[in-house]
Amino acid sequence: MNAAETQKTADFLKALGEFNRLSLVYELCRCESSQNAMCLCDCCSVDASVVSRHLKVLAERDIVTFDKVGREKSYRLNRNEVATQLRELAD
Amino acid sequence: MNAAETQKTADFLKALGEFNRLSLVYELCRCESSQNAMCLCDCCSVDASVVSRHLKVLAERDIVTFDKVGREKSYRLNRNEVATQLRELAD
DNA sequence: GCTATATTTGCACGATTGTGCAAATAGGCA
DNA sequence: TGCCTATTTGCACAATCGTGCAAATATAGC
Repeated sequence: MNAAETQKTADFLKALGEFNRLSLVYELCRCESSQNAMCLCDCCSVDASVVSRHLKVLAERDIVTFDKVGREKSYRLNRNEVATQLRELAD
Repeated sequence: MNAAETQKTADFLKALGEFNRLSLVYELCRCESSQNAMCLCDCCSVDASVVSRHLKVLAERDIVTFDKVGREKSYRLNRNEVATQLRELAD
């Protein structure tokens, strides 16, 4: 395992390793359909701007993806990617 | 998933989500036998006190365990615990 | 006892992070 | 066009974090 890969894995785990971000992931996991940011706002009681930033971090690590529908963004959990990464770690 | 569990999981992931700590975990994963802290010091080029603190964090999350042998501590990866936790997450 | 080595702890520092608020941007709709 | 709402961004701040160094602690071996 080289340094770059280790760093990438650490970044992935760090993205999941924060309370509000993990709450967002669980919330997206629970919902079958994708959710926009305002809706996700309710699950963790923080400002909309905070949710926006957390979702950005999760999207950068491919943990969530989104479609733009009009002025909203509709987020969904990248189940396969996340499950695969976690299972690989559990070698 | 309640808040306390979510926090606990986040703490577990955060413990793994730092470059030097993850490097220590990989190093312990590679070695069959357990290793003392000075030996583990070599794998990430930081001060011994830093390694000591990182190992403490990993031990608090049950990611590693150790036996005291004389004045040394012999660390080993808690493979089952870590693998189980990661697989559960990958629900 | 004394010395050498392994580990922890206290302190300080800079860097990063999570957060709220207000302003800016973007795009739907009348 | 103008208004309304979703999202992002800039700014500031407090809190946390990773780090190195030096001192303290613990323990093996003489």
